[in-house]
Amino acid sequence: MTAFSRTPTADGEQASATRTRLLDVAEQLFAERGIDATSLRAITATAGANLASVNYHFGSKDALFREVVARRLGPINAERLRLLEEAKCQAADGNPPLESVLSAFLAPALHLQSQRPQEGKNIMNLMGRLYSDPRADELKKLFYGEFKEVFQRFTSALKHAAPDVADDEIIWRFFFVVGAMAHLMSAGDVLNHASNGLCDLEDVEANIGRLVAFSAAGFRAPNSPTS
Amino acid sequence: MTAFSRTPTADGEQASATRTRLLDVAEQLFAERGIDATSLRAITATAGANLASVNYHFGSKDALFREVVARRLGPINAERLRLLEEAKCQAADGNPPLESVLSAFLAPALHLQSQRPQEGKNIMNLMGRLYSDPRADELKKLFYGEFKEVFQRFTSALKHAAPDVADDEIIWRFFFVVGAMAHLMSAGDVLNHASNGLCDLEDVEANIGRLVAFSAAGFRAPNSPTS
DNA sequence: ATATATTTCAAACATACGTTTAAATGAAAT
DNA sequence: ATTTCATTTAAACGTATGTTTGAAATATAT
Repeated sequence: MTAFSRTPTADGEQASATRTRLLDVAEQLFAERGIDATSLRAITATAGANLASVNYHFGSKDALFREVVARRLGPINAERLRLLEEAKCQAADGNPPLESVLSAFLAPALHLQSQRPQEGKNIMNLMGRLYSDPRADELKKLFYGEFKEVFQRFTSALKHAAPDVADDEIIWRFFFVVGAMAHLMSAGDVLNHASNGLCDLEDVEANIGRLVAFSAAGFRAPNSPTS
Repeated sequence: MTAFSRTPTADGEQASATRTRLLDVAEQLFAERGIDATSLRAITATAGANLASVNYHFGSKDALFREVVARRLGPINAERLRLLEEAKCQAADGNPPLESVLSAFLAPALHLQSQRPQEGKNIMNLMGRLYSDPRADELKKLFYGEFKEVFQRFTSALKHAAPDVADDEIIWRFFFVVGAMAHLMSAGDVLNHASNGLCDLEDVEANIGRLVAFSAAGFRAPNSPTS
């Protein structure tokens, strides 16, 4: 055990300095250029580490990528569940309104942007892209494994918040909200261009408010006749 | 001119048999595995063509990809504009309701799925991913060049259909709709898994109806206080 | 101080890729 | 039949990639 050269991590593992540096750099480059377009040589050079360091610390490029994702995904989903519980406590009957439920889901992901000026956007972009990435099954497992509990808990809360909406329609609409969120995360910058600067992305809280208002109204739509 | 061995195309160019075969196969493999993960060798082998055929007919892999995209994008956007005009004619004052405008935008893209059983889904998946693909600028130009007129015309129609919504809010909400659509296109299959089969993706018209109803209700939300 | 892990390093490896080339093949026109 | 042009083919080229290796360096523990 090298107890002093390594710093503890959430899951009890240890992380050396170069290890976390590799994670940081890889995250940034994956986000900017895409995963395939980012070589290990680019990562290690930027991180000031040796080419072999990635394989030493992570085993493979793919494993590095999975760890990059997992490092962000866990905390976001944990925060989502925490905020949902918080909203339940504040609600009189334990059933928070649609806006609170949706905000608990959306805010933790969209707050990625505000953590750091430019890097945050890139990270958010990367996470948003995961939803439609045709990558190996192992990533999908990781992604949806982490997501499963969140999905079930929020689906349940949404049902209580919108009791008139049919069960399958709840899931459909939740899916639409996730899509709008992922799009905002991964392609939000084009909104700035397309609107000639009219739409400002800097005010994260305002963005969340807009998406919450839009989504809540969508959830309150009457059931479509076919369902 | 080899007038008989080539069949005419919309833009006046000619297309040999292997050329279109390469386009079809490339589209399918790009969609299934991702663009970088699809080699020219895989494409040409599946198409029963020689490895050099892609560079002969298209010049490069990148040019092939651009042509794969352009071949689908043009007709979809043309159909969007056509349906919008049709809706305007049917409206009494030339201002069709939100539902008609949104349906004109969403239906042509989502109908990709119904053209062919499995391939349609893959193509839709590929198109949905374009929005957040960090690929070369040339692709972005192509994509948003084709999209520009559609964006402006639909933004205008949405303003008339939702006169109480602020100008920037119109664009924001249009953006959310695009996100929900792209997500449905690129990740719709996970909806089937997540809902344990409760949500059925086969009925395309029903899917369009659901997304239109959700989006229209979202558009009718009151302006958020910050805007 | 010595021994023992852990980490770093330069170099090489094997491979898969997009692209190019020049000859062979085929069809259309003269 | 001969020429002309478009297409196909097999082979090779150059390069960038992820990974492995074994030695050097560094830190930790006895």
